[in-house]
Amino acid sequence: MFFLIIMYYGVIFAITIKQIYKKNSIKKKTTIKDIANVLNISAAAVSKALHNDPRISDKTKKAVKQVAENLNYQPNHLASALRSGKSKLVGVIVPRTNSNFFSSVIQNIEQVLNKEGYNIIITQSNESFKKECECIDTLLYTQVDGIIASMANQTTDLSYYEKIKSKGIPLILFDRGENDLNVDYIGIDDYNSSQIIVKHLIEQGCKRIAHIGGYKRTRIFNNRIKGYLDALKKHHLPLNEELLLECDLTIEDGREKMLQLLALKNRPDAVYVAGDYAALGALQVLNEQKINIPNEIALVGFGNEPFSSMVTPTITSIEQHSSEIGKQAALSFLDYSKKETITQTLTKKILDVALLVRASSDRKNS
Amino acid sequence: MFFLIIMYYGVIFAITIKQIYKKNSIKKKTTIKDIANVLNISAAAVSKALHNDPRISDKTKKAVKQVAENLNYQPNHLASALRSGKSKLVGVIVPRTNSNFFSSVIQNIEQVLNKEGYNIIITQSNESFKKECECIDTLLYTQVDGIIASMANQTTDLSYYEKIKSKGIPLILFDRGENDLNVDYIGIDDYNSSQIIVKHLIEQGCKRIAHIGGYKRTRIFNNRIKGYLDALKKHHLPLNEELLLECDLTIEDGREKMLQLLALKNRPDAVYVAGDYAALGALQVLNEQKINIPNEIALVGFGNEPFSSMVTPTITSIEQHSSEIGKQAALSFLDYSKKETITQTLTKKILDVALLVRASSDRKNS
DNA sequence: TATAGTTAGTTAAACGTTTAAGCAGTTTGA
DNA sequence: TCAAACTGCTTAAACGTTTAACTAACTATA
Repeated sequence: MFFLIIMYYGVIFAITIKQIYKKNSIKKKTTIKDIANVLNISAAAVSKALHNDPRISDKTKKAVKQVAENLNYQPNHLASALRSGKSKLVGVIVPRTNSNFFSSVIQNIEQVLNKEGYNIIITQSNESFKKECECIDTLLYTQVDGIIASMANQTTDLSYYEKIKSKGIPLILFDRGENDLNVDYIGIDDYNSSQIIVKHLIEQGCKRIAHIGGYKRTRIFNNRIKGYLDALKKHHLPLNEELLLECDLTIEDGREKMLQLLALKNRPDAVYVAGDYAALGALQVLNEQKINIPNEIALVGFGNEPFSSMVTPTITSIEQHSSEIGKQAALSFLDYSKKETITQTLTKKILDVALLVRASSDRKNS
Repeated sequence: MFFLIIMYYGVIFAITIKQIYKKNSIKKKTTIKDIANVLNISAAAVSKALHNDPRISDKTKKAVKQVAENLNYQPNHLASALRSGKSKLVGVIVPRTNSNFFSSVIQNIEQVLNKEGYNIIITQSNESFKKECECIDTLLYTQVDGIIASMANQTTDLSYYEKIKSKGIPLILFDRGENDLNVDYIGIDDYNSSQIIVKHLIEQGCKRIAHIGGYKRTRIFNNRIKGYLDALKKHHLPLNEELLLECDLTIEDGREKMLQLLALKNRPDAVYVAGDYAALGALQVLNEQKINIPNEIALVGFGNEPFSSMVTPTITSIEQHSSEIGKQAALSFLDYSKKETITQTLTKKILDVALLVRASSDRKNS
């Protein structure tokens, strides 16, 4: 055994301990042929026995399964998928996995699909259109039986998604979905969510409600903006252009846009931010400037990321029921995959949200 | 088109809009045979042309690639993997994806492996031994070329991991790795990390340093405990059994153990928590009880989860350089996969950490 | 000018399954 | 009693590639 320092860059310092050892003598993997040889029957009979085909006797089935067990037989997915034309794999494309929303959706997709014998391949677009195209190519290459995706912010060109459809592979979109594609979609009612938030803020006595939103080109953010504007109208509050801002909804964007709002001659008394990360940025600015939340300015976020209930003050937010979105997306796929008919139903599932009122907008308990 | 209310349970309310439309007439996927037919050459020639085999003329190569493009050819991974015995897929097993640490590791594994033509399949064990075994079976079934894993907390029986090794499939462990398995491992120096933390707290003037740790049976937590104890000894601080607690390091555990520490006749003046989630729980309790952080009790976490810099006060924590861990894990796999020799080197890479001093333990700036 | 070497392919088998079709031998039924 | 039906298999082809081995047609060499 010897020690070896292999690198030193920045703060990272690694020690590698190397040991020479014999590579395992790799046993050739057992196949159905091996099982067939042991029992002196045909490989086809083994295959059928393992699939509980009624045309095989119970006696033979038992024997096959016993031998399979003994030989540590592991079916070869590649071969069966190639032959049957079904890979039993479903591709998932998300902008990123490290948001609670997406990882929760993924977890639930997996749960539902695993029960039906499917496994999932997760790919990340990192909000980049180019990467998203690569993800789609990867998944098509892997011969997935279906794709469940939430589009990258950047994406406007849908030709890659059309490619999926044109190959006859079921495509289900969630959260960020484009209407024009005519595919199954699972999401929430963004328009209505905005209405709920604005109503809540008005009930708290707010009169000048600002909105830090996402870009209009993304449908969900556009809907939130529309809902915000219509709610103001409905409650006879004046619309004010300077109170409506668009950005990418990162923490930094939230800080920047909040500062912009604070610089106004006539400051808002409430800010509805279309994403929790940006809401956090806004909160940091408000805290730094010692502005009382919620009495001076009330704050509402969107998405109920875990940290929204961890920061001080806790941030009122919209819970999107990510687990249900995941479940429904998976169910949509299963629905689709079971049908063999020439016509297919297009399903759009819209789930209701829940407003979680927390300290950042709860004037009555502050 | 018709509207249909499909469910109503709890707060979730979904509307399904159904549309009947014609299923796409599924074009049969193009294969190399189709390309061969167009050009009147053999399928083998097409395959070679696509792989830039030197025995094929540039002219033919160009023609093949052109036709492939025109016919929208997508290679069939199942067939090539089956034939070549290499699936170009690498399995990843993590306890969960919704921690920043793991999702960052995954992202970097993916980045490195994608460049080499590999794709990854992510599976989650949810900290359950049973689920972990299922993950392994799934991955073996999918014929992955290698497995990169971080073990579930629960796991003590290593026979499933032995199964991977016995099939000759490269196995690389990170973060939570068992020494006895004799496989490549990437991790940090937990022992030293504890020493760094204790030293920092002593420099802040702390004299009664408590440790809310993970369970000793998990190697990394055991090492953190050992490091903590040895550091106390080294700085001539008395060891005190009541200041050393073990738990699962959830938020709730953190709350509970912090309350336990506060109930002591002789309270600690610093608490080092072996995980950020538990540290957050501890912080909540301290805030609720209006205990001054860091002057009355200083707090240090572990893992640098994003929220540790978002809460009030911000929590001092250990950055594990997750991106580097991911990169190194991927590189270890690539290293392994390239070698065909009968002997193999066993590599353990230990990365250094960084202590990020924040408000929760920074007495000088408070 | 025979021989070896190179070029640019072709042929056919193989990877491990699944599955349609076939076929003995037995059982059933009118 | 004999056709029909059933039982429990076997045979062989197929899924889409890759690849070892072969070949035909040139080209270079001695």
